[in-house]
Amino acid sequence: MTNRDKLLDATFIEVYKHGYSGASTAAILKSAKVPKGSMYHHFSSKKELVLGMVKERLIPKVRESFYIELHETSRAVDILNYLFKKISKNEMLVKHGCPLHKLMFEMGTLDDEITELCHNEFVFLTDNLTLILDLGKQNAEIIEKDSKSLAEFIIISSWGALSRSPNHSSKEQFLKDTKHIMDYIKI
Amino acid sequence: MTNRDKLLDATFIEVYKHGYSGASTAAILKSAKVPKGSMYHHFSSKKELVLGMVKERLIPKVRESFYIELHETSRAVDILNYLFKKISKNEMLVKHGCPLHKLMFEMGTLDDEITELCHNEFVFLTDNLTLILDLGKQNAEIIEKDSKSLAEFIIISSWGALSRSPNHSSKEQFLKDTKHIMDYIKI
DNA sequence: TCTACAATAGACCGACCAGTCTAATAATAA
DNA sequence: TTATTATTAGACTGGTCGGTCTATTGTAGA
Repeated sequence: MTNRDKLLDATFIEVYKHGYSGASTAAILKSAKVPKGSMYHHFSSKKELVLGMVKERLIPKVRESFYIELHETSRAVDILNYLFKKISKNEMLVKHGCPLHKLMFEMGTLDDEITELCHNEFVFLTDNLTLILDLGKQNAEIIEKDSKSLAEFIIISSWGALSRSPNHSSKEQFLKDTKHIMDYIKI
Repeated sequence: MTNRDKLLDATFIEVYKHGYSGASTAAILKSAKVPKGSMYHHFSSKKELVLGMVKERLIPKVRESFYIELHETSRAVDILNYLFKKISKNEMLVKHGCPLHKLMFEMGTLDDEITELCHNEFVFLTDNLTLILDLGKQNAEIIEKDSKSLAEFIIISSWGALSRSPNHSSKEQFLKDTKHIMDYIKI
């Protein structure tokens, strides 16, 4: 593994744990076992390092949990149940929330570029979910609502459900929350 | 206004804007126009200052938006519509999210005491909302669901709705999100 | 082999961090 | 008045911050 890869991995963990402000370059370098000169060779600043981490680590990871390829034969309700179940099995997500949501929330007041990058991914995820909901409406599985607004609501409320205090969040708790979403959207 | 009060006010703003890690004592002192010795006279550390701010500023402010006294004659649906409307009119909340949610989310990985204090307030708010929903069920205004779970879902998804990127959040957007909640819970 | 550039390595820098210290002043009680 | 305590005031400290600098090493082409 190259030093660049080690840096991106370590940055993901440090920023997820301590936030952007709380993540120090020293801690990232120590955890990655990479010298400082190497980091500033690959990235011009801490911000650029984090931008790279979002593009090459955070977004791919989030898609693993919140994105699913649509097939003509798919059933929308099945897809959603599958996604929620998969998310609920990811202990990291359940305990500490969606890393994209967490970073976007923190950076909202600190940096427009990082915030926008996160927001674009939110749009990508909702666009995908919108297609799934449209399919569900065609199949008469899902209530007749504006699909895009509904998709946004599902993601934003899932993120809310994942952002409870770590000591009081659990797989069961999350599934209870998403049950409300499913009860709402199913016909 | 005493220096202690000035400090708590400034701490609320700085922590809301920059998060706990990003809020420096120097910035707080400058904004409050209070010397350092005065701060460390009233509070033994930055953490104690923030704990005081949560108890004496953040929690009261959050209750203004998310808490409502219950009266026997109240209609649950009216109360919720009123609360959502009031929240939507608070530009600060709509743009930058619920400060309680934001702090709890950040501190989840950093400090148990602050996280717990925030979580306790989440419990307080849900307990209050649970009573309102119970009343709504009695009046046959609201679907038959576990009131506590429903109350938690309403608050957590409202917080999610408020935690969108500031450049893409608006009063209208928030009301669209909460419309889904209302459509779900109303009979 | 020589050349040129990419990457590694870490000492070093000024700025800023939370927190300490001592001194001065205001308020209160005897 | 005097003694005592609460509060204000800010200079100062050791450590950490993001970032710079120079030197060295690895690597690929001529």
